[in-house]
This record gives sequence, structure tokens and C-alpha cells, in this order.
Amino acid sequence: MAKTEEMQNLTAQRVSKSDRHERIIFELSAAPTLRASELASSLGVSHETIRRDLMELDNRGLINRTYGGAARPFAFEAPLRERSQYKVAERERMAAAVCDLITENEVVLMGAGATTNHVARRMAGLQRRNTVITHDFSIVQVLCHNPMIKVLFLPGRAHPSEGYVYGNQTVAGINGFQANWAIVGASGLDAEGVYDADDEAGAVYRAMVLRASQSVLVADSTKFQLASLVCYAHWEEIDYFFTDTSPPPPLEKAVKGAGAELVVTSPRV
Amino acid sequence: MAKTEEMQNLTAQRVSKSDRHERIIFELSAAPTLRASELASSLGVSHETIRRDLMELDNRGLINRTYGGAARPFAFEAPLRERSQYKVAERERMAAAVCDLITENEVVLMGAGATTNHVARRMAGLQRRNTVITHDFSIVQVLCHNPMIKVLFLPGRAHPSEGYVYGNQTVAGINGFQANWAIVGASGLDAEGVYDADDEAGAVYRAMVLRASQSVLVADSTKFQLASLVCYAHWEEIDYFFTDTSPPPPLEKAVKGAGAELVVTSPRV
DNA sequence: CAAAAAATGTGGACACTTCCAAATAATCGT
DNA sequence: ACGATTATTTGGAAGTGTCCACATTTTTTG
Repeated sequence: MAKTEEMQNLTAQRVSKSDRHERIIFELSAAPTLRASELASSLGVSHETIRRDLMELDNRGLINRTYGGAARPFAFEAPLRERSQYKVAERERMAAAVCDLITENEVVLMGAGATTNHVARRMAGLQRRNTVITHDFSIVQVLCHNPMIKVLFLPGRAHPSEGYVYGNQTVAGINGFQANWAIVGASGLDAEGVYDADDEAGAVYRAMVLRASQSVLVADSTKFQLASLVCYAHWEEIDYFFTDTSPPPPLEKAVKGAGAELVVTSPRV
Repeated sequence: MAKTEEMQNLTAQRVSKSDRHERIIFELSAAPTLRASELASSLGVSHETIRRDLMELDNRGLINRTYGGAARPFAFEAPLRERSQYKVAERERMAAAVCDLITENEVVLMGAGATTNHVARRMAGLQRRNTVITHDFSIVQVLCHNPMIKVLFLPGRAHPSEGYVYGNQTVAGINGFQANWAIVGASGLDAEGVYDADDEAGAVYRAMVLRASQSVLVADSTKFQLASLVCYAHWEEIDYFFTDTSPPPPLEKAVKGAGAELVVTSPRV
């Protein structure tokens, strides 16, 4: 039935392009890296053909091109929209400040996102006993090598590009815990509350916020006055808001008025 | 305290080796792939130095070396003990045979392990709609880029070196599903049944076997007549046993006597 | 079935990488 | 401070990869 079942295996004919591509992807799931020259000889085609194959696969994002071959693409890339080097220093400072809040043996729920990943990275370097519950694959990867940190992963449906699980199982999983802290990011903030661009992710973050005694929002200044798809929490539900620049007056007023503690981690202090 | 805090930053001297290494790792967390020549100029050292750095980092498993540079290592690499190229061809054949068993829209529980990873890789290449439920991080990574496959991840405690989650939450999670198939590996087999070297992993596999209508064991001949820590299933509970070589008579007798279907995927057929 | 289109192979100029060995610079122990 | 050790640079030969233009083959299409 499947169109992949063409029977061209009678004799050793030249392998078709799609077969080669399939094979390359497959090889790459076994080895992290491939040499174009080896592919050429193992597939019995010329160097140029392999080069063209690799270029094509690279354009489609299925592999990463290297000088003499290809590398496996990272399965869970940090979210494309903000994975860049953008604002690293700022995020470092925010991350450090957030980590100072948490004490030994506390339980932390961590939402997905570039900013929360920084917090995780920071936390991974600390010598402090904690339990972290997350739905983000890269956070597990960062944290689970620190033996002092117990990392629990939430159930749910895997989201290929964003690198987290989501869905009602995730939310139900969160509700099975009681945590001291929830640390979440956002894709937008305004006087109303905290927004995310994905409704499923928003539902997960909301569950975290509701399930923790104290909730911490970490978001840099690029998120100010930006409403995205869903408002997953109102300021009353947030206990700490860490950011890198003083928010504009209306936002600051809303935050403080709702009783959330605003922490601005400016470069010079 | 940490020995990395040497204070050699008075002037802009040559960057120290550990600093370069740190920097390389960091760069690699941003870009999937690096060119040695670019590193050399950006770090202001000679090509040879970078080459040595890369070799060293490669030996320590911190990067993957490519022809002209380095690639990011896979976060959750297959378990070290058997991730090698060992028996790849055999595992390929077994994986292909297992995949043939499954049909459109069926639900599959997949246990962790090198062999089951092969099955996942094979399945990732197929154009077939399926739901896969797993507790293995690398299986999610392999499968979740295929849009036809819905990947559900189980909850549990993350195991840093093995790359899976385990524990009672994982088992409870499995019990929340009803699957058509369970596909599991093993670290040993004898007339008694199927063994694993880790009791926690064994408990997960057992739950999978019990929760699926049909259970499939995939194990190469190196596991024959090898009892490890826990016997997680008896042959009566296994429906299919895929292997690469005919098992020794006592084992074969036990398998068939218990009503399990033995499938030997030999090279020549 | 033939023309058109797409895919693949060939060959060569050029650029880059690797590998090696010897020279030079930095670091460490005593 | 000194020699010993280690790290780094330099330079060059041999090997590889890239890029390009064009010939050839295979597949598609009317």
C-alpha cells in the first residue's frame, strides 16, 4: 500500500534519489555524523550526487551540513523564534536571580522556553538538592546530570519543533504534584496578564502556576506590552516577575497593583 | 572553590585551553555544527590548536568530530554499553520484521534500549499512521519528526545516563493506556523468562507487556542464556520473540512451549 | 516514440583540511 | 630562577572537498 514499497530490488540498479535520502536520514539516526565520500561509495553514486543530496536535505532542514558531510539535526532545538544568542547576558542575570530565590529541598515546576532554559542551566551548576518537574526535553537534558537534582518528567504528547510535551495528560500530571515554585516564561505581557502564543503550552503553564505555592515569571523586556494568543495567567496569580529592564509605567502599575514582586536585574548593581 | 577559577584574565593573553573548550561547547549549544577554521580565527589561535582541542573534546565525548570541525553530540545518546555499531545489520533485520507486524492506526508501547531504538528508527521512516507511547528520550527524538506518528511520552523520574524515565509514575502512566503492542528489549533471556539488569526498567517493561494485547520481545543472540537482575516477564506473557539467530534448544523449547512465536531473522532469506 | 526535463556522471581548478615534524612560547616544580 | 615539561605556532606535503561547466543517462510527458 505504502508508496515506498516499489520493487526495484531485482538487480543492483542505481538507487533512486528518494531511497538515497531515506538512507541518509537513517544512517544519521545511527551515527551522529557522516562523510559525504563514504556515502558516495556506500550508495554507489558519484560525489556530486551526494553533495546535491546533502544540499537538498539541508534545505529541507532534515540534516545539518558540515564541511565534508552531514550531521544529525538536533531533535529538540530550542524554540526557533528566540533560540538565538539574543539577550544572553540579560537572561543570565535573570536566571541567577531566580535561582537565589529557591532553597534546599524545594520542589520546582519549570515551564518550557528559552528563558527558563537559562534558569535550568544555572541551576544545574549549583550544589543544591532540589526536585524539578518539567515538560521540556531540553531542561531535563540540562538538569539530569546533576545528581543533587531529582528531575521528574511530565507525561503528554511530544511536540516535535518546540521540544516539550503538552495536552491534558500534562496538565493532569501537574495536578498530581504540589510544588513550592512554578517558574514560567511568556511570549507576551500586558496590564491584563501573561500571554503565550500557543494555547496548549499556555494551559500547561497555567496549571503550573496554579499548582505552586509561589509562581515566578521570567521574561525579558521584548515581551512588554505584547499580547499573544492566550492570556494564561493574571498578575494576581504571579508572585515574582523577573525582568531585565524596568517595564513601562502602565505595566509596572498593573504588576505591583496585583501584589506581584517586580525584580529588575539591571546590568549595574 | 572550583579549580576553573584561575585568575589569568589580567590582560588579553592567549585564551587558556579550558576557556577555549568551554567556549567551543557553548558555541555548539547555539549552532549545531562548527568549522574548525572559524573557531581558530574567532578564538585567535592556530588551526593546529583547535584541531587538538576538538580531538580532546571528542575523546571526552563532549563533541562529535566532523571533517572540518565539530558537531553537537546527541543529548541522550543510546546507552553506552551497547550503543556501538555492534550487530547493526542484525538489529536492522529484526527491526524491519517487527515493523511489518504493526498496522495502520495501532498503538504501540515502546520500551527503552538499543534494539528498540532501531525499531523506532525504522518506524520513523515509514509512512504509516501510528501512536507510540514511550519512556525513552531518544525514541521520542527519533519518532516525533514524523508527522504521521503521534508520540506520547510517559511521566517519571529521569535517569541521566540511560536516557529514560522510570518509577511508579511511569508504571501508573502505562496503566492509563490500552495498547495493541508492547515492544521491549531485554538484557538477558533463559528458559525462565526475560530479564533486565535494572529493576526499575524491568518494572516499566513488565507494565508495558501486561498492558498491551500483544507483546513483542526483540533481543539479539548475545542475550541467550543470560539471567540478569530481574525476571520481568515469563514466556507465557510474550507473544512474539524476534531474534537474529536460532536460540539453543532449551531456550527455544521454553519459548515455543509457552506459546510465543519465535521469529529468527537470519541474513539469508 | 520522440522531445523535453530531470537526474547523474566527469574532469579539473582551486580551496581547505589533515597530518607531521620541528621551532617557539608558556608554565610548572623545586 | 632554571630546567623540564607542556602547550602552541609554523610551514609544507599529501589528501579531500567544493564548485563549476558540460556531457551523458534516465525519466517523464505529450
